[in-house]
Amino acid sequence: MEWEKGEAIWKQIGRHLLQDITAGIYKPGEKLPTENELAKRFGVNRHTVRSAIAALTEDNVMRVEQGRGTYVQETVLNYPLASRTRFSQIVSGRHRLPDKHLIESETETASKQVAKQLMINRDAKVIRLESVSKADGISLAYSISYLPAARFKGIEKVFAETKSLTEALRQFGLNDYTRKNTCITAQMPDRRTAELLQQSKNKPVLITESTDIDPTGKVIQFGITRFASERVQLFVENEDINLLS
Amino acid sequence: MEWEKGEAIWKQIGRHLLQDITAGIYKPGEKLPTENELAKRFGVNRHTVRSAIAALTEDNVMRVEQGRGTYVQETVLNYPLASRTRFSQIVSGRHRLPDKHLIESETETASKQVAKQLMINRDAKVIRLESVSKADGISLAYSISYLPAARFKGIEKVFAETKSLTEALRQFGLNDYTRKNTCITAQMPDRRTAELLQQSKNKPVLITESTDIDPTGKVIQFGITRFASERVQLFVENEDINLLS
DNA sequence: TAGAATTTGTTCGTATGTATG
DNA sequence: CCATACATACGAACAAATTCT
Repeated sequence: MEWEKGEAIWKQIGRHLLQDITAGIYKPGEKLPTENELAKRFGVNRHTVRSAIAALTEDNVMRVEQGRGTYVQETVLNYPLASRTRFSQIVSGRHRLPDKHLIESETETASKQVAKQLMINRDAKVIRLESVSKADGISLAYSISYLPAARFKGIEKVFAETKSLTEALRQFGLNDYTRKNTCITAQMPDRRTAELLQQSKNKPVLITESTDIDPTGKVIQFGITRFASERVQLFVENEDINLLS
Repeated sequence: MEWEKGEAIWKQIGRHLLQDITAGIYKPGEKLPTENELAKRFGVNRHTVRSAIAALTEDNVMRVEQGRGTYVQETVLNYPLASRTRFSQIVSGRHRLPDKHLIESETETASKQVAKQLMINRDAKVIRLESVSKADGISLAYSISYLPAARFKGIEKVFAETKSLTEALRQFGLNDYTRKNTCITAQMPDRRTAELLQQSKNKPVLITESTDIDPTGKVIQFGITRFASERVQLFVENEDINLLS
């Protein structure tokens, strides 16, 4: 490797690595060669490579994990927690191909928690829908939805076909619904969740618990969604009521 | 142990355990005796104890971890992500004693990320404030705040005294400020973070990145806060614009 | 589960080139 | 020309985290 004079070697190395990434030689999430390997390949000291990596890390192009290696940063999906968040719109807005696949559905009696959230009786029936949301074939979220069976009997079939909760609800005469609130926690994934999200068992999942209401204010859905924390970040925009005061 | 007739024994055991917890015999986060131990103590079969535990788990009073044991569920603090969230108000509203302790402060040149968030030049100076928020002596959050040094020179001294960012800002003539947006991710804690949060290294932290603005819309603070995910959950209330339509 | 090997993180020291006054 | 400061580059050793055997 030969270096241009007048520009720091680490900057040239950084540009070289960036080109390799944009060219797809190193893909998002993939491991880069070790620092020693890169140093040997470029014929420079390890420190020099580290300078280049540090700059690219600062630019959020790559990510370094001690003891593991250096990885190409996955482009995270920014998931807004607004009142009308729709999965398919968010993903396709990023020019990515959305897919929400139903993996399980069951009609069962409501647990205490579900009954409370849906504001129905403890012994009422609910439909449980489990689905995995993907973008470009990469798992982003694993959702469990509960809907009152009395109102939405058979919705699992429509959901399985349309692969969209919004569309399924529309076919039940519900043209609009909004998010009422969202509660956010973080946990380590169990085995099943890690598998469904195609995620390391050592990385946490972001969990949201949320309820949706129809235009009359009636609760229509309670959902628990587990997001792959490597690939999704949640976003809250606080509307500026301040301008009025 | 003697049992009342007419009520299931597991319910009586459940009430007994609940009383022990509220009486403080078992404290939040503590490990309960093993199921076998409890069964012997109550003079019943292990399955009977398990029924009681299952009910209390459903009520979110305790939590069972396979292979580990049964633990008293930590009472989680519900942290609203509204535009005027103030730590001290949230905690004292729960009748808990808030404390926000400054652990480090430094004036430094802005990193690329900080400069972008604060909308200042890359070479401008910023004040970095690191603090740990506690309630009743229990760590809840570890925050790093960046403020433009040009506007808030010396604010670290005021903050150290008043232990409140709101109050410190007020002394700089800023009577009101609001949260603009919040970005939420989850990560495993590094050693320092785990220590500051008095948290297991194997449990994730909830991370929020947020910016605050003054009434004129100028960015005054960029903050990264790490919450102990065992003890805090975030909460978003979606105001119902729907009623208008 | 214990230890070796791998990989990144940190801190020394040394040397060179460049800009500034 | 000199003194100083700063960024760059290399080398060696050790610490810390992770993975593999």
